[in-house]
Amino acid sequence: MLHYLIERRLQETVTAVCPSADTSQILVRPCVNSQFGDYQSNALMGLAKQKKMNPRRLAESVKERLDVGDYCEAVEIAGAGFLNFRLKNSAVVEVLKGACRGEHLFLQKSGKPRTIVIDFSSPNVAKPMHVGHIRSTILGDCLARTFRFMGHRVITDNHLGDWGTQFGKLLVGWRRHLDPAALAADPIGEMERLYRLVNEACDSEAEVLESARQELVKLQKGDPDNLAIWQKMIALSREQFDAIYGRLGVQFDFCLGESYYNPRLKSVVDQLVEAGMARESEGAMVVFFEDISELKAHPAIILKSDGAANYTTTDLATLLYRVETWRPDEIIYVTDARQQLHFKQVFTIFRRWQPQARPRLAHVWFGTILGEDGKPFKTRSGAIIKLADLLDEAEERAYQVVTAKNPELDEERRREIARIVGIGAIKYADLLPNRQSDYVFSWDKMLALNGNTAPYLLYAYTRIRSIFRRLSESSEAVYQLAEAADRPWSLTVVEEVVLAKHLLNLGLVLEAVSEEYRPNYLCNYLYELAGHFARFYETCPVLKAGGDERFQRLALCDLTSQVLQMGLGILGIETTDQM
RNA sequence: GCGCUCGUAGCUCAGUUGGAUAGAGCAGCGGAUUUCUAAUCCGCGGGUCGCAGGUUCAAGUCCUGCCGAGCGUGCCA
Repeated sequence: MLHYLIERRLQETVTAVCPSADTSQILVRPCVNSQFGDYQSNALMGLAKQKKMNPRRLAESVKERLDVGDYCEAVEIAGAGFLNFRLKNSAVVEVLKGACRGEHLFLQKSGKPRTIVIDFSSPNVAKPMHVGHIRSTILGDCLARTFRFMGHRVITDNHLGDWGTQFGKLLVGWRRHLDPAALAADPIGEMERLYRLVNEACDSEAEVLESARQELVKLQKGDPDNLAIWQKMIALSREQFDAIYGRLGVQFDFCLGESYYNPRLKSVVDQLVEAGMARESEGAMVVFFEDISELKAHPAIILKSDGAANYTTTDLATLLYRVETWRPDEIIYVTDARQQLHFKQVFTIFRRWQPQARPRLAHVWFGTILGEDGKPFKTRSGAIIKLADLLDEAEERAYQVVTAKNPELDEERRREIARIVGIGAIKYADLLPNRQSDYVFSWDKMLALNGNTAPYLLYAYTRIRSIFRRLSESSEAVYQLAEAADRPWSLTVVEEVVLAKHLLNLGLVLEAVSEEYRPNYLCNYLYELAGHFARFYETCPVLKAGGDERFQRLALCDLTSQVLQMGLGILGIETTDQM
């Protein structure tokens, strides 16, 4: 929190010294090495270069006029022109006391709330959700929580795959081979079976293929029977999707599938043709990008030679709808890396088609989940892993661990802990790596109790809760967080200071997460926080301390647990008081 | 062929405007416990950041070339 104030003062001072400087580049960051101080600014070296000034001399003149004495010890110039800031303990204590009084939790909400649409998850009707959907779902949900927490208006929209040629085959299967009992027991399993059955038959029997084509045409023309079956398939699929979203704690404001945009597709094609952006080529309507080297070799088809639109057209119609309906400042698509070319095409077409449209368009892409063999994650027999099975296994494995560690808890309690730990471990393992890299899925690593894992963070939280449980059981249960603000603080032990200062950086980290769409920054911040807490916990007795020191340490524990719980909450991970 | 992304410790991965001595965890070795939950903490060893050039006061980070991997590349999404 103090970093904002230092940064603002520094920017003001730089403006005074060098009025033409771009202060948005004048940033203050945590020191890479604590021996230099708490925060540093490297920006003066860049500015000096830009303005052809001597960097040391610029740093000197800025330092002379810079007044941060209420927050910092003397500012130091180091090396080629680094500015180093070391916080005053009194300033750190004041911020902590503000948090004790409930004035803030180490961050400021955005002064300029934006409307942000996030498109994520997007499973296909009549197919099970599988590992391929978890990154989009977990990452998208986490970004939605982050932006909401920062004070923005967020609209989440699940763009279901509820339309397409597969429904011809599904309709044939439904009409000829449906097993109602199987459908009742496991709707998606049965629909998947029907699809496979017909799909295979299509390869060998021309009649089946022809029937599928006819059923699809009937559906597209609005045949009531086929429409009813199609709607039934969607409803059944959504029930199963919702069960999984329920387990993951993921919610959507809207669930407007591809079919929702069917009535709008023709208009999109017509407009692009009228605007001269699309033309006929090899029987299809195509947009070319002659002037963009990256896309020159990759024209986009917006109308197939059979007269049907494809996903580029649907995405354009969807984009226009969102812009017109919600007037967002930003639209974020969370999909895997393989769709990069597609979104470059869609965004490029949209910019040309709707040059006045203002939203920032972001494709937030992520890498593949690999098995231990380095190939895309599958079962041993090579089958796709269903998300429901994956969650079951996570909970079961976590249950085994909890039972081994804490057999005296009753079973219901152990199941509840296992649910939180298991689901949390899956989510954390997914959010921890840089989203752009592929990562290797490992049960042992994500459920490990040491290292950068959900169980480690959750354990840190339970240790704090345990202190407060002891406190409430004791006769000295006189602690109130707000009261800690009225007592003198000393912060004499280095572990206390390090923990306290780390708490202050939460806002900085959340800003980085939202600017770059990278929750792994928050994961690492929380891991470091848990580590600082563990060292504090080892060296600083809390309940055994007395007087003001006891109050101060209880408050540090309290605030740390709040930040842990809130941070994990932003990652979509629940906490538990016991493990 | 072209395009995108990547190549960091034995393994799995971090690495915020280019910034100070490149960091974690695991694995290995050695310590700490009559515990506020040791599901923890501390210490040690381990690196030519794929290779070669270039830009810069400063490059894991930016540019060029090469080697290697994954993905994409006109009628799936």
